[in-house]
Amino acid sequence: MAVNSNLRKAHPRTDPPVSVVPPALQLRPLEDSLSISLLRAREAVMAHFRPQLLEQDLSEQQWRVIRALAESGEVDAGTVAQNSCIHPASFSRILRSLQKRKILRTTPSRTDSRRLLVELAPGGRELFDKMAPVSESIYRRLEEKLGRELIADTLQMVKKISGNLRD
Amino acid sequence: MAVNSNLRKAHPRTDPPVSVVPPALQLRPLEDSLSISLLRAREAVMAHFRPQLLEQDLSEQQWRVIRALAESGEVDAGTVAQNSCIHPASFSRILRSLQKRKILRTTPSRTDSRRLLVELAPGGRELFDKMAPVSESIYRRLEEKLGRELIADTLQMVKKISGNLRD
DNA sequence: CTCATTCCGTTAACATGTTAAGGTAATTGT
DNA sequence: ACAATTACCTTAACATGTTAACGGAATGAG
Repeated sequence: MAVNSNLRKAHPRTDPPVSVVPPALQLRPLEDSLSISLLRAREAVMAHFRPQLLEQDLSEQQWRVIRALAESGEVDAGTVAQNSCIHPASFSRILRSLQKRKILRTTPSRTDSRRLLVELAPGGRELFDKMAPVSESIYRRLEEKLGRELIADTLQMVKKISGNLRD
Repeated sequence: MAVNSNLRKAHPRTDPPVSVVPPALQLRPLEDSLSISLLRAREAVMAHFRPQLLEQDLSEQQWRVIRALAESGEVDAGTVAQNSCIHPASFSRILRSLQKRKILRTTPSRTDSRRLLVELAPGGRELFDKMAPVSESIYRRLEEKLGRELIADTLQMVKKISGNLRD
């Protein structure tokens, strides 16, 4: 535990505080905070995709759900939430709104009545098919700007981080 | 990871669609999406800091604001928002709530009445001094788990990404 | 000087993030 | 069989993310 190496208790009232560090404790600068740097990078990347999403009146999260379902096919709600990196409570609301828009479709599981199976409705598949190529082209522009190697290396590292912390 | 090995599309009952690509367009798998991978990594990292924040009844964003001000001293609202990676509209609300809690303090600028100068109030400095060492210790535990090198390399790369896209 | 423009911060409105609590269904232990 | 536990999803409540619009204050062009 002993984390506090900054407990330089001032000498009790005797000496000139020549080497006394001012009371303002320091913390790793924001620049070097891993979580914040990841946030900034994600924000910088997403900025390039927002116009397309706005055009289709989709939020980032809704698009993640659509992509996840296009990739997985029909799966239960909890799995979609996990795959699309959305909190189950949030997903519950997103599910309702995308269902109203005929983008998703649900079926209660016959083998386990707790589970709710979710899949893309025809309209959702159509939307995905329309957006996927545009999304890919934006991604390719990013690759040109950043370099394929930087992206690949970053991907590998952040995946390693997620993986190593999953326990 | 997900357990989806159940994507065994049935044969379409007519001909072997040997070279025919099905109408379902493909998109880079979620696993390889840069923005999502960054999101997952950030989530994995932040999970380790949440207990401390919860203990002090601070949100991630509020803590970012406090850190930014501890680092910068008194600056205008817009700069704090940018430094702490928070939308100006969100910052406006956070400012109000942290002011109520005597953590922040504001002064209208005398040279430009549009600007609002923000700084840590004594209570905010106290809170920062209490939390900083704990935060550092959590960070060091992460370093042990992930390796100092992986963190440093990742930091360098995501910074490069943010930098290269800032134009 | 006047007017249009730009800048800074705020507010509104809606979607999402986050925690907690609840309801129903499956599972476990006895 | 029964009760306790766990699992899946939903809802509620509040904070934040995001876009748009607004109002006051500086700036710039005429």
